[in-house]
Amino acid sequence: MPRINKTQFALLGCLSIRPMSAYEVKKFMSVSTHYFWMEYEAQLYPTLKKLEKSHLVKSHEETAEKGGVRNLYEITDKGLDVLREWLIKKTDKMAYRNEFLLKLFFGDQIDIDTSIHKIKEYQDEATAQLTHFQQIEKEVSINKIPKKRQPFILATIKYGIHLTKAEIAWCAEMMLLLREK
Amino acid sequence: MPRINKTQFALLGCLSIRPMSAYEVKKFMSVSTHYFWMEYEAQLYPTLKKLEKSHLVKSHEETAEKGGVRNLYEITDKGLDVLREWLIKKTDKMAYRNEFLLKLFFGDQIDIDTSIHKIKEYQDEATAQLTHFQQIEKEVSINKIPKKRQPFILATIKYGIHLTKAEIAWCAEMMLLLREK
DNA sequence: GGTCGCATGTAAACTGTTACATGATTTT
DNA sequence: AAAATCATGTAACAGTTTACATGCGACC
Repeated sequence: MPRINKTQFALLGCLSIRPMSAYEVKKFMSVSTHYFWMEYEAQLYPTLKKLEKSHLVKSHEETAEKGGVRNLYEITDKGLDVLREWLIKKTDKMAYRNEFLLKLFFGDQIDIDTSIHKIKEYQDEATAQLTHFQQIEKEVSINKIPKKRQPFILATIKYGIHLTKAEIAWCAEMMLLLREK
Repeated sequence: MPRINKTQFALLGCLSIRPMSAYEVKKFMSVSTHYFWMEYEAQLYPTLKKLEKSHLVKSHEETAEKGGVRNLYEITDKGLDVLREWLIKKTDKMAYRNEFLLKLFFGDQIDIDTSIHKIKEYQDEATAQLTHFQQIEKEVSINKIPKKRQPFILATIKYGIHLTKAEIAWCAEMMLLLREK
C-alpha cells in the first residue's frame, strides 16, 4: 500500500470553506488548524498545481490587495466529491512521536532534579497554552463564524483543552512520583 | 538551523540500557516505546553504522541464538556523553499532526451522524487502548525491571493513561455537542 | 530609505516509509 | 515440509523541512 498524500486533502478542506490563494491557505492554517495541522509553503504551491491538473480545483488570477497578482483557487464539484470521500473514510492511526517522552524514558541517565525541572517547564508551557485555548474558545462561541462550521471548530479547540489539561495533571503527578524517590 | 536526526538518540538511549543488535532494538521499541516512538529497520541499520563511524557505539559479531551471526552494538563513553547532552537539552515542540481532528474540522461537508459515528469509533478504540495501558501499568509495578528505570517507564505509561482518558472524555462531550445541533 | 506584509515560487537536503532480498534455525 | 522467528540489509520513492530568490505596494 503506497502512502497517500494528506496535504491535498487539507487543501481541499480549506478551499471548501472559501476560495483562497496559497498564501491565504497558509495564513488560514496558522490560525485555524495550527494545533493539529500545518503545511509548508514549499508543499502548498506545487500541490495546488497538481490538484488543478486533476481538475479538483480551478484557479484564476486576480489583482491582489497589495502587490501584483494572486492566484485564487476554488474547489470544483469533483474536488468536493474527493474531499467528502476522504472525510468519510476511516482514519488509521498515524505514527505518533513524542520526543519529550522519549527523553524522559531514558531519565535514569541524568540527574533526577533535571528531569523534575524539565517536567515543571513542560507544565508551565502547557498552562500557557491552555489559557490560549480557552481564550479562543470564548471568541469562537460569540463570533461571526457560520453556524454550520461552529461546532466543528469548537470540537477541535475542546480537544486541545482536554488534552492540555491532562498533560498538566500528568506533570503534577510525575513531579510527586519522581520526588518521592 | 539544520534538522537533527533523532533516530540516533533513540538508538543511543536503547543501547544505554543494554547492548543490543539492530533487530533487538526494533523489538525492544515495539514493546517499550511503541506508544511514543518507533523506528523502521531501514533507518536502524544504517544509523547504527553511522554511529559506529563516529565512535559513539562499537560492535562485535556474535553467534546468534538462532540463525547465523548477529552484530551486538554497545554504547561507548563518548556515546553516553552525547546521549546525556541531548537528554538535558530543551526539547522544542515537534509539529503535531492529527488527521482525525483535521477531518472533524471539515465536518460540515458530511452528514452529522457520520461525524458522530466516527467519534464513537474513536472512543471505542481509545477505551481499548486504556485497558491495555492499565494492564502494562500493573505489570511494570510488580516486575523485575531495574528500580532505577522503573519510575521513568511508569511515567511514560501514565502519560498514555492520562491522555487517553482525556480523549475518551472529549469524545463523550463531543457526541453530546453534535447531537444537540 | 527601510521595513513589513502580500504573494509566488524553487533548490537542496534529509527523513520516513514501503517493499523487497536473502538465509539460517527452530517449531509445528 | 511449511511456517515462524532470528537476523541483516538495500532500493526506491514520497514527504518534510530549511533556505533562498524575487518583486510589489504601503507605511513610518
